[in-house]
Amino acid sequence: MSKGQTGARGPYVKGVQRRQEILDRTLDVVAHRGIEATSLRAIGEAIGISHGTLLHYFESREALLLEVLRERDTIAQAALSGIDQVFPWLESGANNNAKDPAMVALYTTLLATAVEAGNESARAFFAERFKSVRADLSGRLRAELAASGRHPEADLDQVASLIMAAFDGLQIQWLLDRDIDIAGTIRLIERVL
Amino acid sequence: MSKGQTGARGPYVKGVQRRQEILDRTLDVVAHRGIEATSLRAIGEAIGISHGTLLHYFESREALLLEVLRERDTIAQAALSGIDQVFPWLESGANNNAKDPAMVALYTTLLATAVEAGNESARAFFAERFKSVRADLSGRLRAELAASGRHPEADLDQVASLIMAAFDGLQIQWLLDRDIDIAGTIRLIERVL
DNA sequence: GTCTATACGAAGATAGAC
DNA sequence: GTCTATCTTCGTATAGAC
Repeated sequence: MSKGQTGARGPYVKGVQRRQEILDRTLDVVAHRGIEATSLRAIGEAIGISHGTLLHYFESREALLLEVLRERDTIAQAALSGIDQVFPWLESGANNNAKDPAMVALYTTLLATAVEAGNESARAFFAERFKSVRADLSGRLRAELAASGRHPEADLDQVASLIMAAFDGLQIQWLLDRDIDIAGTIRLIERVL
Repeated sequence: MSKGQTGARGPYVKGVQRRQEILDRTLDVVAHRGIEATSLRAIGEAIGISHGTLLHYFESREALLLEVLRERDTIAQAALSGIDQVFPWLESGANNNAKDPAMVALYTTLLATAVEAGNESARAFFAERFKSVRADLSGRLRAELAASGRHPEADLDQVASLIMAAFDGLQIQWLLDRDIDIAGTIRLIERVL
C-alpha cells in the first residue's frame, strides 16, 4: 500500500486535514458575514492561507460552497437515520435546520444558482437530490400506508414533490420571518393521505 | 402644474421612456443570457448606452432587477383579477408563469438574495409580498368556505403559507425538471380543506 | 503536495466633464 | 442626460518556491 490519500503518515495527511479545515471554516465565514461576502480571500484570511491555496483544494468558489452543502447534507441525513415515520422525520429535519440558519441560507442560495444556465454541477447536485429524496419519501409513504392497511388516495410521487416544495418554500419564508412554523405547516399535508 | 414626472412635454419625458426601455430590455437580456450574465454593461450594450447611464435611473444593479420583478409581478397579478376561485386562480398563475421561465428564474434568484443579510430592499419586497399574498389567499379561502356553508378545519393562514411555499418550491423543481406538474400538485392541497 | 505571489479581466460603483 | 475615466474587489490562472 502506498502513502495514498488516507494513509496515516505520508504527505497527504496534511492535505486531507487542510481540506476539512477549509470546509468547516467556510461555513463559519458564511454564518458570520453572509454568503455574498464569503469571498475566497475572506475564507483564506479566516484560515490564515492565501486565497490561491483554496483553489488547490477546490475547483472554484462555487464548487467549494457546494461541497460544504453536500457534506452537511450528508451529516444531516445520517442524524435522522433512526426515525422511521415520515412526518416525525420531516419535523426533526426542520427542527435541526432551525438551529443552523446559515446552512439553510446556503442551501437556498445555491439552489437559486442551480436554476441558472451554465451551472451544471449545482444543477446536477440538486436534480439528483430532488430525485432521490422524492423516491425515498414516496417509498416511506407507501410503506406506512400499507402498514396501516390503507391504500393511497393520491399519487405518492406527487405528494413527495409537494412535501419537498413546501419544505423548501417554508424554509425561505422562515428565513424572512422566524414566526413561520415549518413543521406545523408541513403536518397539514398529512391530511391529504 | 409643473413639468413634473408625468408631464406630456417637458424634459422628463425622455427619461420616463428611457427608464421603461431599460426595464423591458433588462428582462430580454435575462431571458437570453441568464441572470448572472446580465451585467450592467451587458444591459447597456443591448440598449446602446453606457453602463454608467443605467445607474442614473436605478440605484444599483439589484435595484434594477428588483424593479423588473416588481413591475412584472404587478402586471401578472392584474391579469388574474377576473378569477375569483382560489385554485383556478393559482392554476392560471402557474400556467402564465410557465410561459416565462426567465421571470421565474429572476423571482427565484432575487428571493435567494433577499434571505442574505444586507439586502434590505429585496428583503422588504419579499416580506411584504408574502404578507399581502398570505392575507389575500386566506381571505379568499375563508370566503369560499363560508359560501359553501362549510367551516374551516385548519388554520387558513397556515394553509395560505403552505400554498405559497408549495408554489415557490414547485416552480424551482419545475425549473430543474420541466416534467413537474405545478398546478396538479397544488391541487392536492385542496383536500386539506 | 502544499503554498505564495502576482497578474489579468470583469464586475459594480462613483466622480466629474460635457 | 449621458459619457468616460477611475477605484475597488472579485474569481481565476499561472509561475515558481519549498
